Amino acid sequence: MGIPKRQNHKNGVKIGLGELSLVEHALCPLDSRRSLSENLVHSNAYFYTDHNRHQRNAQVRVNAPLGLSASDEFYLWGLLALTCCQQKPTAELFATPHYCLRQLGCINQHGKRGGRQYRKFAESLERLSLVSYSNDAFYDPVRGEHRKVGFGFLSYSLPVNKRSSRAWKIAWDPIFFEFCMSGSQQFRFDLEVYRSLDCASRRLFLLLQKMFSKRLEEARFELRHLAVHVLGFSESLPTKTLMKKCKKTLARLVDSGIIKPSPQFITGKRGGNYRVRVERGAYFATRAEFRLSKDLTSSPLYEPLAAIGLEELAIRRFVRDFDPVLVQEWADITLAAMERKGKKFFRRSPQAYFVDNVQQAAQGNRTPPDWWQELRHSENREKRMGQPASPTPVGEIITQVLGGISGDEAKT
DNA sequence: TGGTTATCGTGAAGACGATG
DNA sequence: CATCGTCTTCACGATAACCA
Repeated sequence: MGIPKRQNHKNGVKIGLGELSLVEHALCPLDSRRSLSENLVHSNAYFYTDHNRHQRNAQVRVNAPLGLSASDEFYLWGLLALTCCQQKPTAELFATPHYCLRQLGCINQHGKRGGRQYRKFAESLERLSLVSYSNDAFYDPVRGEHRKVGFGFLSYSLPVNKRSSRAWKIAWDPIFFEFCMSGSQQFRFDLEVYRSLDCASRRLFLLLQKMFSKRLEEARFELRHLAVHVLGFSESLPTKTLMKKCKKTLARLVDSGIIKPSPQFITGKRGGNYRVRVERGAYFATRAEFRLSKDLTSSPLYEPLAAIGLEELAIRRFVRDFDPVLVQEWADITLAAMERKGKKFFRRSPQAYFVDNVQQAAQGNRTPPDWWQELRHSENREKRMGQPASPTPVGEIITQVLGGISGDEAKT
C-alpha cells in the first residue's frame, strides 16, 4: 500500500449524521423570506408514542436570532458526521473550511467552485451557532425516555484573517452531542443522496431514513401535518396546494429509490383528513451501512500539518500516535507563529518547532506559550464584539485591528 | 358572483462554465 | 485552486385569468 495521494475520489460514501427527534419536525419554514428574518421564533409540534403506546404531543420551539435557512441543515448534519468520523471523536471539530467543504462534497478539484461556498458556509455556521432549541418531549436514546430539553447546536471560533490556514474550531453543545452520538442508535444517512434533493425532500428523506431503518415497511402521515410540521411548507397555504407540493416531493423520493412508486400515495379523506402512505424503497436494501474512508486526507488534521510543512509520513505518525487535541493545539500555535511572527521566530524551522513541542507537550512538560493564549483571547473578544451588534459575515470582522500585531501576516 | 387555476415577481440557493 | 457571471429552481404572496 502506497502513500495516499491528496485526492477525494469516490471511494467511501459520504455520510451525514442526523438526530432522532430533530428529524421529526421542520426546524424552520422552507420559505427563506420567512426563515431568514432576524429573531425568528419557530414553534412546531409533532406526535410520538410513549412507552404505554399512548400518542402524545411534543412541543418544539426554535429561536434563531439571525434566522435559519432550510439549507443550513445540510451543514448541521454534515459537520456532525465529520466530527464523529474522526479517528478519536470528541465534541470538538478542528478543521479548515476547505477540508469541511471538500468532505461534504461542496467543492472538489474538478468541478471548480469557489468563494461563494465559503461564504455560505460561514454564514450558515453563524446562524446555527446562535440557535437555541427547546422541546418538551425530546427522545433521549441514552436513557430510553422522553425528556424536556433545551440546548444549542454548536459554537465556533475561527481565525479573523480569512487567508489564514489555521483550523476552525467547532464545539458541539454537550447535551446535543450526547444525543447524536449515542452508540448503536447513531443515525447515519447517505449525504450525497441528501444533497441531491431539495430542502423539502431532504427533510422527508431523513424522517423516512429513521423510520425505515427500524425495519418498518411503510409509513403513514396526515397530509397537512406532513406538509406543514414535518416539511415546513407554509401553514397559510390551502390543503390543495399542499397536496400538490407533497406529491412533487414524493415523486422526488421515488426517483431516488427512497420510496416505492405508487399510483396513489395520498388517499381520500378520512375524518376530514387526507392520509399519506409510503412504502420503503430499494434504497434501504442496498445502503444499510455507511462508512467514511480511512484515507489520511480524511483527517481534519491533515491540512494544518501539511501547511506547517510536514511530510505525509510524519503527518500519518502524528495523526496515529498523538492526542488529536494536542496535535491540533500545537498546529494552531505553529501556524499562528508563522502567520504573525514570521520565519525569524523559528530557530530552525516551523516543522522542527512543531515536532519538538508536541513531543514535549505529550510528556506533560510543555504548555502553550502566553502570546498564543493572549492572541486567542483577543480573537474571541473581537468575535464577541463583532457579533451581537451587527450580523457581519463572519470572515469579514475586523482584520485591521490585528494588523498592528505583526507586519508580515499577508504572506503564508 | 364566488371559487379555482395560472402566472408573475422576488430573493435564496444550486449547477456549471469561463477566467485568473 | 479561488472567484464570478449566468441560468435554473424553489417558495409563496399577489394578481390576473378562467369557469360555472
